Amino acid sequence: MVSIKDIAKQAGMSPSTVSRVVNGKKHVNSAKREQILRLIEETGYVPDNAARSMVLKRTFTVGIVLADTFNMFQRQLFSFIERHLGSFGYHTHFFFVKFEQSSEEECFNQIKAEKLDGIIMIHEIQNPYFYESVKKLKLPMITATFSRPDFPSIHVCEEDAGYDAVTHLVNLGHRKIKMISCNGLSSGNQRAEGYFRALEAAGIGRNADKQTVFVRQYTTEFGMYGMRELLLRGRDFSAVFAATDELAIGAMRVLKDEGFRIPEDVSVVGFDDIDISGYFMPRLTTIRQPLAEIGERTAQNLHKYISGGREAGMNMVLPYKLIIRESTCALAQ
Amino acid sequence: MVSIKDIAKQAGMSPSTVSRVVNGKKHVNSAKREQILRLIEETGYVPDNAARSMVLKRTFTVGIVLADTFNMFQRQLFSFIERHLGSFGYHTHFFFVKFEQSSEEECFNQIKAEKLDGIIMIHEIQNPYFYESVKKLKLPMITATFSRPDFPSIHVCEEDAGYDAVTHLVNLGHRKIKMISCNGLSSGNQRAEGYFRALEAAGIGRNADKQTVFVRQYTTEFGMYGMRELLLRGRDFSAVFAATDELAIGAMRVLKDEGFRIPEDVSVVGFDDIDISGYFMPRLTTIRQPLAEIGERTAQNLHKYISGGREAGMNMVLPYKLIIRESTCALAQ
DNA sequence: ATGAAAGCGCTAACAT
DNA sequence: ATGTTAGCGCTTTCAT
Repeated sequence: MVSIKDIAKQAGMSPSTVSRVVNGKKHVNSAKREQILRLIEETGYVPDNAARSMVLKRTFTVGIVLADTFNMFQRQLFSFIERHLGSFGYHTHFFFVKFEQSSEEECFNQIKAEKLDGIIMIHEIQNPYFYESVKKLKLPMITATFSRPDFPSIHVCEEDAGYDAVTHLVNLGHRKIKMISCNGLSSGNQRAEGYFRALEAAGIGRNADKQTVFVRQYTTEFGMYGMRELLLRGRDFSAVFAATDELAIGAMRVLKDEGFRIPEDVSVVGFDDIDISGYFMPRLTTIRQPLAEIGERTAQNLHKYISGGREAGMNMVLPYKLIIRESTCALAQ
Repeated sequence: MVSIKDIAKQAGMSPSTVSRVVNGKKHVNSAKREQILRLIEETGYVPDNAARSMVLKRTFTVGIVLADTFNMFQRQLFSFIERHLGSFGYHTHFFFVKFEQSSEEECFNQIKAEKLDGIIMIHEIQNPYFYESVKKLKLPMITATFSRPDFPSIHVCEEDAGYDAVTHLVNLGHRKIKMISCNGLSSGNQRAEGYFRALEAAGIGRNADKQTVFVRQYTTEFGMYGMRELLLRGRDFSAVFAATDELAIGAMRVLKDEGFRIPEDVSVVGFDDIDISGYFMPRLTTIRQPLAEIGERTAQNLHKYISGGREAGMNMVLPYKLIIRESTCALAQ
């Protein structure tokens, strides 16, 4: 492997000069710069990251905290984030965490052990202690698709989006609207809050115990659990708002198996607009999160934060969009 | 950050001794070993990877080559691989490659520039030159879900699986069976080969031009293209075998939109058994690849290859399974 | 069994 | 503008 010394020797200069050229510093004679550049090209020299890391005290790797379930939404989002992270030269280290106290603690310990440049959370750890500890570490951290005080975050306004989704149902004439959401995640609560606000705006009473069911994970399987629970309570509803497309898909699966037609008997609205939603049968009405942009901004923002300090990593609220497809229709008279 | 010297100083010993303990070497007095271990525990000392890398000449990072489309199947597989890679202490570097000569070359150049410990391919690069070049680099490489001579690989027997999928259709009474597959990927060709073999075994003539359509990518969108092409050629078929679940989903979408009932009018079989397939409407009959196991073996095998040499990284052919669900039924008389 | 010393490839003062 | 030097944290001969 060709090193900086080899280049220096061949050019008849010192390693420092080569280093300056490689790092695009000033104070280098342009003729010499040219020559070195040519040499680098010829030899295929690439600086050794480990050596740079050691002196720069940077590892060029960022951690990504994901839910252990790694659902479709997260996989899609991750894929966008990853592309951009790569373009800034970062490697990735994954932390899969379960919905358990012990797993969250374990995650923190690992994070502490690794020497990361920064960390991206696309899963919301519940324990507040986690966030305080990260803050003490002074480790640049950014949250995507949810927000936490004290950390930059990239997300949409969940509550407003929930409100719009449910208002769409209300405008279609629905009054008996149920919701399936998720426990312990702020997005689950905020989307539910939007749901209640829309209900109230429509003059429909709020009765959380009867109207909503909160499950433990944003997965198709838990969507099925949620729907079964709703069905067990009674069949007097004409619409369901699921906090997530995956929840919606699980719910629709149960509805279908129980003989309901969608949307004729029950309208369903999801949230996220994951890949499959536009192909599903019926195509799912949902709130679209701008995944590509969230991914790009997250990576960009973390990079700025790492290289420019806390102020550089800003908070961003991106626009969402209600996508009306086949899973919702006007309430039959 | 606490370093090996700090530990040594506190223990009143030399860094060498601490290093020996950390790396589990012999020739260390067990009392001293105990003491050092305790100190490490107390201080939370973790060896610096960059420093180790430099002297060991290993980066602890492995590359993963993926299709630029990063479809659902790949995302699922990747997620399994990643977990196991992490458990061996590897970080990850991603290479997204397009179906283009230039992108494949670019990928190779990047791989060469990075100093990786090894590389996992879950996307099949077409240019044979790529594989030769990697061989010359002596970079441990392993392929998953497809195979290449000279490299260890983990996969199922694609051709047999294709044969079984189509034979299932034949047993249901179908004779007019079309196939949608993918160009330039060995899995696409092998699955098609199984399809032809099953047709021939059933005494149905082979006529590739009429029976099959080859698209460019394993995505839902291309599944739609493929189905439209088939429909344009005529509507005299009662079953379709798609080389991939995503292709099948796209195909079903078009079929549905054109007024066909699945499976009453057209039976559909997919391949892979991705997450969504068991929830889709109708639930998709498909060939299940043992994704979790493929992921685990791939990571394990690469690790063995890296640390034990070429012989340690073996070839593995894993069993697949035909999963019969709702998208196929007997041909109406 | 243990320690001293060299060196991995790079960058950043510092000196010129 | 350029070179010299030290040092980042670790492992590994080589002595002892």
